[in-house]
Amino acid sequence: MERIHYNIPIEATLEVIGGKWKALILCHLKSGKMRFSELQKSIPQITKKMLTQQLRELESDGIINRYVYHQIPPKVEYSLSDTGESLREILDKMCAWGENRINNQT
Amino acid sequence: MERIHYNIPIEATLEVIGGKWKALILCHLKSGKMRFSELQKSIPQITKKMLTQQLRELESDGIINRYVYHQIPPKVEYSLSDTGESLREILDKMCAWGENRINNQT
DNA sequence: CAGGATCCTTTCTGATACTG
DNA sequence: CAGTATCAGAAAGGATCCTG
Repeated sequence: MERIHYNIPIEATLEVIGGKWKALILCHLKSGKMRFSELQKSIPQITKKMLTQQLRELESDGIINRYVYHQIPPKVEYSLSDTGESLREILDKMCAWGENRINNQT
Repeated sequence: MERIHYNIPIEATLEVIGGKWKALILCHLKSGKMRFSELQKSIPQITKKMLTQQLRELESDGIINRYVYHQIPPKVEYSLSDTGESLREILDKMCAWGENRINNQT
């Protein structure tokens, strides 16, 4: 296994939650498990393809869990893993900061 | 002035510090003002062009200040603005999380 | 419902050369 | 030193169609 070198630790964080969608997805999952279609509704700008892709990456980075109910029609639920939970504080603060910025806009 | 609508406040945050470079740049500026060339040295993967572009955007979003010393050769210093300072907690936590992740890697 | 596959467009990034 | 300008390639994103 190759050990990646980072000049500064935030790079390791950005590798996991960086990009256009990941923090947003995680922010929605903060409130509990969600189905694929619920995520889609909550983030109308994202396409299925992108959502699938981002969820796969988050899963393989160990940030979220994926539960598949083997039924027809299929049902898949996503939720924060323990590692994902450890991001909660950051996500909360990012949300709070954004809220503040929106309200203080002139 | 158009008021942008966000489905969830973190979008406003991501608009400002999202992307590949911005959080990283801000993380470096946490420790104090830096010159353009110092930033370049600290973030060797970024090109001049990208650095310039990202700094311009951060400036126009009111996150950083840009001081130009009118001398030859030129000298330009960047630092967190007050608004930028309000991101410090988030940046610190992102760094801490990354550090943790690096150390807990098997 | 939750996707996978394909094709296509757009945006982002980087390399290089040049400038006040 | 701190940029700009130009060009080309890579990556991201979207539309559409298909499937268990």
